[in-house]
Amino acid sequence: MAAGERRIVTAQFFERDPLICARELIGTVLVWGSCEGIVVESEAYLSVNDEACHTFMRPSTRAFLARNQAGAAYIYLNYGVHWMLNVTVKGTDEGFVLVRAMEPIAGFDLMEKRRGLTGPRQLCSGPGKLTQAFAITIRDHERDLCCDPKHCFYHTTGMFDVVADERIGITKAADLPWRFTLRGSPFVSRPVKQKEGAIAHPSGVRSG
DNA sequence: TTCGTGATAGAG
DNA sequence: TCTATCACGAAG
Repeated sequence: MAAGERRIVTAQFFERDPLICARELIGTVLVWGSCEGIVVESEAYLSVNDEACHTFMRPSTRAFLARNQAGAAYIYLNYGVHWMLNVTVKGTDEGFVLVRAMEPIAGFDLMEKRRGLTGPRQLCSGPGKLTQAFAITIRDHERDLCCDPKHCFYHTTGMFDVVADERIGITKAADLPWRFTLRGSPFVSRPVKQKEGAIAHPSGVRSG
């Protein structure tokens, strides 16, 4: 990729397993109108054998997955307050990638205004925070995130050291290491849980 | 630590 | 209808 060139993350990217997509989404840039941020935290949810995934309990989510393509936005309201941004994944395994935190890189004034605070650290350091900063709502539900250059992910150059960790804020299947963060990033929603004696593998749970 | 908030689903 | 359950965030 030439310097300065921007390459959209295509639907093909999301036609792989959710774990792979979640890990490789770290380091991409989400562009949303005039706002941009580097994805530093994500989580994978599988449509089968994952009790924490909405498909486990919600027929409406199973219907959503059936009628939408890979790369479609799955957005819902949590706790009556916060919008959550997920990307539909359809590989051998199907599911979603939850975008949990970003390092903001453009549109600071707008984001600070929407969030009602100043300073970059807390603008997008959580799934509810980033949707507020980017003004992502239910209007964007089912949006194709792989075609509009103003509402998509972009690849970036460089290597990203990714840590696999347990998912946050769930009660079911909470032990699975399906949360991915950019190692050492101060923009994540919560610090990586360090298990005593554990050796974090830099490339996550799979080598692919 | 506690509490607001509303969509969704399942029970009665 | 009613109730439980949340992939959260801010205040205290």
